[in-house]
Amino acid sequence: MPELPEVETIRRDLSQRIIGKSINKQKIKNISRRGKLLILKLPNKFLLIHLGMTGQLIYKSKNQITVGGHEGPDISKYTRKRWKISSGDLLFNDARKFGYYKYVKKLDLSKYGPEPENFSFQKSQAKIKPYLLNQKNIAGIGNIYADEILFHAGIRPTRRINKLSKKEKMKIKGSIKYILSKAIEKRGTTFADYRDAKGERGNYKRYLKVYGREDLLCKKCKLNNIKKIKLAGRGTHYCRLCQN
DNA sequence: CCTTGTGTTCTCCG
DNA sequence: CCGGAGAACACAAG
Repeated sequence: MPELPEVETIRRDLSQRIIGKSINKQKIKNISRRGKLLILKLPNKFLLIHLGMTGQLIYKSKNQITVGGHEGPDISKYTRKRWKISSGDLLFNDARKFGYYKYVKKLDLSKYGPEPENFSFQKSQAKIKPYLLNQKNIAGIGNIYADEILFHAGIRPTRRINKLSKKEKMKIKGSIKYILSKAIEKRGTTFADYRDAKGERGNYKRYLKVYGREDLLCKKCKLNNIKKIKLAGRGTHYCRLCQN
């Protein structure tokens, strides 16, 4: 599921390859990101792309496109949009159709909270995991990295913000930066659908410590199996010994 | 049945 | 009674 590290990986790849090129006869001025939203700046409008749960955004230089199935990263029945770029093609694939693209004249990013580097805790009684998933509180974290961040911080996902000590909040802030930057370094996590702008998988999956590891031995304490619960409707993984 | 990002609706509480 | 926070639900489709 494309979260901040995956979208940032795509942003960087695309920046290198299509800035200055033309899309719909308009030059791409730059490519930025807000949370999980990609923003292509054109001369008099913006192209916004959100990948949702299964979206892929793949750039192929001329004559590099191949036809594949849903594993195949190029053109398939899940290709929802094919933009002609002056030097190739930009493909938007999305099997489950949670993603979208749209053109806007004005950017309205008011529904997004701060990027992780500017994050600070607000007063809240919410549980920490749903709090981190709420894009108004902090932009870019999804289900995988929320679990990984809280494991790294040693905090249970069910803890309430107002019950966290100063020290615990500091720890969480550190873990947010640490986990997200590591994941960017490894070009994101591919669980099933995620591909980078070249159609390749991310490499962070093998560094996951809790997500997708239900009933497997905790990699830290090596004493306890990872527990999976449902929290705010989301699968939530943690270690009962390592997280308090 | 499960999965999740986001938007909407519901409920509770001060 | 109102406003807002937070929880619950709805959506899609493999």
